[in-house]
Amino acid sequence: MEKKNYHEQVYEVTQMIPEGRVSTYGIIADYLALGSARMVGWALNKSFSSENQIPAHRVVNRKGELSGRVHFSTPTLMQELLEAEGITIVNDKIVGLESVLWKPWEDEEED
DNA sequence: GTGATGACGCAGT
DNA sequence: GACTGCGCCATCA
Repeated sequence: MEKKNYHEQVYEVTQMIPEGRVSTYGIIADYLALGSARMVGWALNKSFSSENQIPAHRVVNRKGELSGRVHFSTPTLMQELLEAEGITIVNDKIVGLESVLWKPWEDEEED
C-alpha cells in the first residue's frame, strides 16, 4: 500500500485548491487519470469520513453547478462557503466560473 | 457473485 | 439549446 489510493490523490488535489478558487470533477479526474469523474465525487463523499478535512465545497461539476451541496450538513452550506471566499453563486451555479476555475497542473506549473 | 447506484461527462438525437 | 442514453470504476445491498 505504498502507492496512494486514487481517492487520497483526490484529497491532495482538493486540498491544493486555493481560497477563492474552485475546481471541477472532470479536471481532477483528468489530472489523476481516473477515467471517470464519478470517482472524484465518490472519493469526496468518502472524504467526510476521512480524517483529513477536504474543502469539497470548492469542487463542482463541469458546469460550475453545486451538484454536491446536498451532501453537506445543509444544502446551502456549500454556497455560503464559496460566497465567503469571494465566489458569487447564482441559482446554485458559480458566476464567472472560468475566472475562479483552478487546475492542478496550473499550480504544478509543469511548464 | 450479480445487480443497482453514484457529488459526472460526452455524444447523439 | 435541451434531453436521453451510455460509459466510467468502485462500493453497497
